[in-house]
Amino acid sequence: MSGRNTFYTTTPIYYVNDVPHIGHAYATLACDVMARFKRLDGFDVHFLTGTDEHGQKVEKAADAAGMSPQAFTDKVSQSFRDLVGVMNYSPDNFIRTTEKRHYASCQALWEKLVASGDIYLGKYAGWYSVRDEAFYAEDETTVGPDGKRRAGPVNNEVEWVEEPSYFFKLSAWGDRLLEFYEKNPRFIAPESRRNEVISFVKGGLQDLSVSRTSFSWGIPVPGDPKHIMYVWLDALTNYITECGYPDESNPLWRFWPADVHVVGKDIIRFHCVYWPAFLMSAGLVPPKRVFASGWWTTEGQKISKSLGNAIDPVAVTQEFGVDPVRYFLLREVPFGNDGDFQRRALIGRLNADLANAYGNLCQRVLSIVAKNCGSVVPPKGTLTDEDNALLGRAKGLLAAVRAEIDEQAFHRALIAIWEVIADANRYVDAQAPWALAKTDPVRRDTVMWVLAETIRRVTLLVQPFMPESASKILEQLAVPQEARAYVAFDQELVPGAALPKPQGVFPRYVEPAKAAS
RNA sequence: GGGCCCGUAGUUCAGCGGUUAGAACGAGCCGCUCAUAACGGUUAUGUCGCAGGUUCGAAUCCUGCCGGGCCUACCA
Repeated sequence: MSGRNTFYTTTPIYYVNDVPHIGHAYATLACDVMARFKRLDGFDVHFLTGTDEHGQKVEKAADAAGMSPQAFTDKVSQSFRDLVGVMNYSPDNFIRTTEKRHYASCQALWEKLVASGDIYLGKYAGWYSVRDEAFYAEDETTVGPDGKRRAGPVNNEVEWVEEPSYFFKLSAWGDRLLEFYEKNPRFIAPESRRNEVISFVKGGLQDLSVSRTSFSWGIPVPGDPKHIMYVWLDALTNYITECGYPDESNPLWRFWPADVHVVGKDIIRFHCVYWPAFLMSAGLVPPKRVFASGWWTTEGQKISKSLGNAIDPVAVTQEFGVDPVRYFLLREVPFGNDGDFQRRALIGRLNADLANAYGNLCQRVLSIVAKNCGSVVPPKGTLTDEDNALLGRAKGLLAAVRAEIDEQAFHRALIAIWEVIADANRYVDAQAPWALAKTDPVRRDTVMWVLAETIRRVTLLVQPFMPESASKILEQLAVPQEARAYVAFDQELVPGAALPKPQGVFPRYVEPAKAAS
């Protein structure tokens, strides 16, 4: 294989009972930025996203739609696949849990768990609400004056249900999990999630029911096909299915263990408790890190179906452009926190950070070069302390951004880049190249070279966040495709290279005039 | 009930024991004119949720209270 370092990142696989909204877009975006950064940084990268297509809910939704489950999931899965294009993601593959190879992988994993003695046949019993399709613990139920037992958000009637089920001996894994967390402090991020998971495990683990007989849309248990595997066992396994499991000679197996699973904060437990337990039981290494992203609200309100206030990625990107939306999502909120999607804040970021600070910097520099330096990279003369100060900060950016990306601190990476952009704008004013044009054109050329070179470095680092816009700017600097990876970070602009006519990349957003009514 | 986060300028946040509490955006004023009415400089605003305590010294540590959010397992 390649001798390069590998980097494997995954999104949650999205459950096909929902249409994609900004929350889905967000988790995948984080992975996309990491994947793009690591590719540019010379890593052998694999970036996986996909859909989770089994389970009772899907079976019922398909039935209600008068479709076969397969036809139904084909349809809904496509809307998530379309999001890849809408948001300009760069996954290496889009996995579906209905793929044949995934059945084989899950069944192989199951057999490993059996061989380890961690699976046994028992009986799953509990108070079940048909309306909610959920089991409730005894203390979650109440008996009303009519003698009927009820539970759940709308207090639906529950009945005692018993069904045979296979169990995973999770109860035996508590100490080993705690030891694993202890030895791998980076395994769960952010910190508060780590605390939650540890306290959950310390509270004692019960065995986990890992098969159902109440529906059939799923992966049959080997040797007992009446039983369908618990959807989470099925879903989590996608991450190793992709690497070829159980065939460890598959070339993609080099990517396991994954470097970062990005997940929503609601599914942290499945990824941080069940998943490492399954893997260790099967003799596999758990992933290196699970990062829980927060939730987005809309203009201060929770996203809810009844309010219909979910942000549609297609609509926002059409209105504001893909790159500004990508920038906003990662800059506005520290990754791991909850965020509020405010239209006003998005416009503020677009205008202040992109159009004014960065876009205008490129424009003012490139138009001087075009008008006064003959549309070529200007000659680099003797550098002053001011020149070296600015260039030095631009050079330092790669290491700084790399460190932030490795912590999934995307907002801090962007802050670091934008500090250099602000420095560059200050430098333009301090050097006043328009005045130098009359007094010292040689010095003016050097100033313009320093600026162009600074924009080159900044833009190389902007690439993972805003690929399309960065590419346009690099074209205007005549940086060839092969000089855009970080191995070429120190490959300075060569004076004399011809430059195309500059063009604005981030137009200001002006609220359209209200139509007369 | 138990546990974990959080509450700092209009807004988003940084600071997490030590000089007059910071940044960005937004607002005012000044400058510049290369540029996307962009850029730079500058000013202003805060009982650092409340009340106690520890300390020579607390936004920063401890306790209590108030307010917000999350976790507390088998729908995913």
